[in-house]
Amino acid sequence: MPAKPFDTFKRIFTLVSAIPYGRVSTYGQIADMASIYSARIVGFALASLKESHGDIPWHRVVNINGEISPRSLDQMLIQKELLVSEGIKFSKKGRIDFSIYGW
DNA sequence: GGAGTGACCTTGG
DNA sequence: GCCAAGGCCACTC
Repeated sequence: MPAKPFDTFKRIFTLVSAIPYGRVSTYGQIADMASIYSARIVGFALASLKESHGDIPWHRVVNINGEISPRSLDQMLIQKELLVSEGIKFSKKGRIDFSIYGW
């Protein structure tokens, strides 16, 4: 695939931006669609995401368990708040049902 | 150019 | 079903 490392982030951002409203995706799924070799890169890309990229719904990306990655407590709460505001319901254990909300 | 780091995934107990 | 450990690759310093 392209030798430009920057395209990796760009592809990730493009895919994340393509997630429909009220749907969620996983790091692994994003990584697979973006032809990334490791899901960690997706997490790293989102970690590098800045507030200036307000158009990117980073909160719609969760781990394979359907749960929010506890990068920081504040971000986790914000992410959950945003997902709930989009109509996404969490299970009793704080997980998202991918059979319903999966991309 | 090498070492450290990270918002993960998979496997085994 | 849950918890712990290893391995993966790209980015930053």
